[in-house]
Amino acid sequence: MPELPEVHTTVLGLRKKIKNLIVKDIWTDHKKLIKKPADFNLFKKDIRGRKIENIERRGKNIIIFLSGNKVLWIHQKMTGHLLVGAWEIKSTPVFLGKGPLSEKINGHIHFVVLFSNGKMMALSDVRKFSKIIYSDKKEVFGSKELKSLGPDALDGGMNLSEFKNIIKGRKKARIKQILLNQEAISGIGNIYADEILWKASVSPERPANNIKKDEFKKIFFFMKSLLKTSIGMGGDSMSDYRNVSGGKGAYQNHHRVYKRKDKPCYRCGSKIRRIKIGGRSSHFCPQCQK
DNA sequence: GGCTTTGTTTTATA
DNA sequence: GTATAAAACAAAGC
Repeated sequence: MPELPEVHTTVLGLRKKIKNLIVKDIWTDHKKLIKKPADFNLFKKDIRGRKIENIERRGKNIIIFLSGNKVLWIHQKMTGHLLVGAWEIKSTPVFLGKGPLSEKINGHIHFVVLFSNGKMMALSDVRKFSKIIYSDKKEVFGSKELKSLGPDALDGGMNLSEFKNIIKGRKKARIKQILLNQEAISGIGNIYADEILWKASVSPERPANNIKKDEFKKIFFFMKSLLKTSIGMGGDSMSDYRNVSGGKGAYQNHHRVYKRKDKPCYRCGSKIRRIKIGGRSSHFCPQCQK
């Protein structure tokens, strides 16, 4: 579940490893991942020879800038993650046959970008929910999805009162759902939403118009600190997430509530409960989260 | 083989 | 139109 800290870690890794490289070719065995352009051969033709100029994060989205104002936009959704390596290629010209790589990195590589220096960036995704779009910079940033993203959870420009206004503007919705709503605040997913609310001692079911001043403060503060802490640990690899070198993050070892149903609360010892909010599993302590 | 999983989009409802 | 909830969708592991 790549959320803000995982996507952030990936972006830092990509900057280190693929910035300034020239695209030589691309490969896929699952064209459904690629939402644009519709024609894979066009995609291939157009991206060949372009240089990776920079990589940025927008919420949970990875934006790779290429020369000539082109952009490769990747959303890893649930189980996607990007790997960078110099694996051996089966055959040249590249990407003939079933898969592009002679050694098996893992069984779930569905998209590969090969660079002129022999390195590769591979998208691994068991569930194949990831989304890839290749288009003009203007079109990508003009898209509804990116334009309607709320301020980044780690946006230094967002102060407490702005945060409060965003939440309060959604009156009746439950706080957990607002934290998960990318149009309100961007970057938070199911794991961090549960963890932030536990830290703040606020129930995930609490309606937005019922949250007190000091609780806003706590949610705001712990949102920032938890996300930063996780970035410092290289993200959360409880599920499929890996960094670009294939290594695990460590945040999964520090969960206070997520996936801890019926285990004792670290604060008060009560049993952690799991309920569904908006169809998502939500973990919380019924005793000390009010 | 039905249930679960998440992030996002789409549809329905008040 | 707005706010919110529910359902749908992507695919595969168990």
